[in-house]
Amino acid sequence: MNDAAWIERFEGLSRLPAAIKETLVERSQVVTVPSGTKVFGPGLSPDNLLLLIEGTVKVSQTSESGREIVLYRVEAGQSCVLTTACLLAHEAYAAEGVAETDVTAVAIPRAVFDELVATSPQFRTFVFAAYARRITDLFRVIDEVAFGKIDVRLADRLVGLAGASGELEVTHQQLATELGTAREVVSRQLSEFQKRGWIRLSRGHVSLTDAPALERLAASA
Amino acid sequence: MNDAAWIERFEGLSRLPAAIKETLVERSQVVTVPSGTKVFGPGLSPDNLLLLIEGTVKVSQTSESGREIVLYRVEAGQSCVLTTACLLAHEAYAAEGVAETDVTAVAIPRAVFDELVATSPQFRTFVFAAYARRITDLFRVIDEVAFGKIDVRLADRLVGLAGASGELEVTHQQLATELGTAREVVSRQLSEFQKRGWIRLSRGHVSLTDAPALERLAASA
DNA sequence: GGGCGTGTGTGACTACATCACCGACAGGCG
DNA sequence: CGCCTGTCGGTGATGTAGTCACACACGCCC
Repeated sequence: MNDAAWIERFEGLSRLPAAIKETLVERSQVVTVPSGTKVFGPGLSPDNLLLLIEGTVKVSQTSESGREIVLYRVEAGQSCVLTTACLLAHEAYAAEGVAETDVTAVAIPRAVFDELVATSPQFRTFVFAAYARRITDLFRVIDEVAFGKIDVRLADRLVGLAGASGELEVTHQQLATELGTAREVVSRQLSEFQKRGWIRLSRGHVSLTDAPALERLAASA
Repeated sequence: MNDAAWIERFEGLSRLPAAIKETLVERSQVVTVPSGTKVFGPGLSPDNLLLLIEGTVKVSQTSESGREIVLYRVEAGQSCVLTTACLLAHEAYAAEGVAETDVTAVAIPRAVFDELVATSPQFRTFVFAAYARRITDLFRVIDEVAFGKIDVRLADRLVGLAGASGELEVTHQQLATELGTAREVVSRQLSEFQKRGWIRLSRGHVSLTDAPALERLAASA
């Protein structure tokens, strides 16, 4: 079988010189973890850089008070780079990453990561580009939390989380966590959306019946 | 004169091998910019990594709606690393950096930065440690904005911004920007602090008269 | 002294968060 | 089957923060 196939799925890695690709393929491992696994977090510092081949990892932060907010998601074709700073700087993150689906990923050991950063300009570009992306994600979160209205933010999440099917299995509490707000707020807002005929609610389930309307609201930042 | 003296002020750089230090000193420039200068921002992407020798740079973000929030400060002995991701990835940040005081800094050109990342493990550690630090700063901001009470946050800022003198020259609007909130909220909260005898207010000026009380409030996160 | 720009104070209102509940539903089990 | 239990969702009351629309105060410059 072709172990090297995964590398082509990463924009930014596919253009690496063949020799580097070989190093990468030889010295890294493909791992799979089931949905719900804690990939990293306080007290679980990763020894590897993960490149996701399949599935998504949800990265969230829990405050002292126990409330939680989703920071960003790592999707297939992306990497958990922010952990590398911790990885190399030996600092602990407050954030934690949980596999949201079954996940297949490539694990690049710390030493290999370090070596590749040293030897390959393209790999460096890949790493820093990934950083730039995550950091702008964080900036967006700050902006939304500080200045965004929740009806807009909620509509945005609903559209973002629902597949093309327009169906999603989430509790109100989970949606509240997405936005870093309280369940009651989400419940009331969902009722409002339902009253407008944009969604249909049932226990642990939301159906988008008028996605365009939600998108319009989401866009009216 | 000893151009290399600055390098010893950066924990993490002082331990670089002599040869690397020389490269750094030879190929970078010491620059000074006056207070108020926009160091980087939308439409002003930096070509250099800045290491601050003297002064502070305030990094803030302005939302579409025109509201602003301070993300973090770069102090003497620290570097503007987050811009390097942009620097190498050629991505534009939404954030902007403004010199808060007259600033003296070392400007390391992109090419030199890249080269040092490639050749020096210590420099890599320095860079990634700086990243880790900034990112945890951002996590803290998100946590505070999402879950923090403003009285606590305001008390924290007052203590943080005031020197040992306990005097600071700021308008209520500037404090509001620090926290990403509205001026009125700050004005009312300051009045409250004054009523409790913790501070004294005058136009464009705040005196901390009971810093310990503010610290206690700030700590009751 | 009369304008003028900036900074601050205030009241009324809306939005969101918090608190304290209660009822509704599903799954397991006697 | 009916009961128990844990999770999920609905609701009202209350508190805190953000918004809007002003009015006033101070300092500065003619």
